[in-house]
Amino acid sequence: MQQVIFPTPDHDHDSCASAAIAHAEELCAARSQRLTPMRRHVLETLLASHKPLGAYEIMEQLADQGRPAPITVYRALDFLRDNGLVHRIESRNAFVACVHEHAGSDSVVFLICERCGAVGEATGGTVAEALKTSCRAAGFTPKSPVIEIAGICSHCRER
Amino acid sequence: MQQVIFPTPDHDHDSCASAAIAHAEELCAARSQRLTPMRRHVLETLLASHKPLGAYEIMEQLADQGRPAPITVYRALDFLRDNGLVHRIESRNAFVACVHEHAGSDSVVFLICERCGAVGEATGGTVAEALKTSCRAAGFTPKSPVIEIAGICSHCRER
DNA sequence: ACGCTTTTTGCTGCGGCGCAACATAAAAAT
DNA sequence: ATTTTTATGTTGCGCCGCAGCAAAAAGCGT
Repeated sequence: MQQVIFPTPDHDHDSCASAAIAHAEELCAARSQRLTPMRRHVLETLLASHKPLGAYEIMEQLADQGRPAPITVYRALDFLRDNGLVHRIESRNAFVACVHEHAGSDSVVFLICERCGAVGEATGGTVAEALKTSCRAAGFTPKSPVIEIAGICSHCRER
Repeated sequence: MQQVIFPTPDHDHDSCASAAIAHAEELCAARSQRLTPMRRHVLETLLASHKPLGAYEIMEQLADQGRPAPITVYRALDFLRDNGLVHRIESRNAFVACVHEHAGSDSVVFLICERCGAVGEATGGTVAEALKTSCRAAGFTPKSPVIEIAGICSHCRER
């Protein structure tokens, strides 16, 4: 079962963002974790764009409510990542809000458009299987896979 | 066809390194590219360990022959990467010497041992296929895949 | 309501990473 | 030998990421 979510430029962004916030609230409540204003602001900033943002970019977006220090942003990001609400894009030193219901430690493939910068996620499917097979062949026990594909998304390709 | 190369602690490291240097010389000669002393030193430093090294670590290793500036190391790394002799490990901000004959732009899976730090490479195989399938499902045209799996290598596992 | 503990945020500071811009030296080409 | 190209050195700077400590806020028991 394969599922690919790539945010098109014309999708209903407001509802997409508010749904993600709602999900974050539910999840934190269920875990008795606190989605503080700071953490919510950071998450909202990331949700406002489907592009990966650096921690310092997030800082600037939050400048109106009293610019937080870098460490503050990093701590909020740590919290959000621990709870699977945000992913780190290693190849960009940047972060994106997670746009799919996150089932624990299943491996996610990130599709990063070089043109528009949007990041999609592909979950499940044969990639994870193939990786496991590959690792087994080497006697390697995989823990945390990083799979990030730079390329051109369908919408940018048509232009 | 799957091929996995993971450097075991007991492999013949000297011959492995000298073979890689020989390959680099051939390749540069064939392309009329210049494997200068600086570039060779950087490559040798990376070959001396199968672990990913940061640019600044490489600098320190080269301190005896007059410590080069960071930019010098980065330029050598750029050259070596352009010629497929060195890979960048995005999740570590570090670099490793390539240990397999590199056939152009085929996607490589890096296996990074969290215990000993060694990096192996898995080429070809079903992973690339699965990735292509996944991308096609999203209408996404892949360019440069980054696949890095952190885990435990077979040798460390046995201990 | 009060003090106590835990959690979160603010503040200061620092080290690693990566490269731009310009100057110099070395190698190739004519 | 002079010009052109390529590689290296020098200076400097911006981004990334966090440690260590102080202050504030939220939860908790009495």
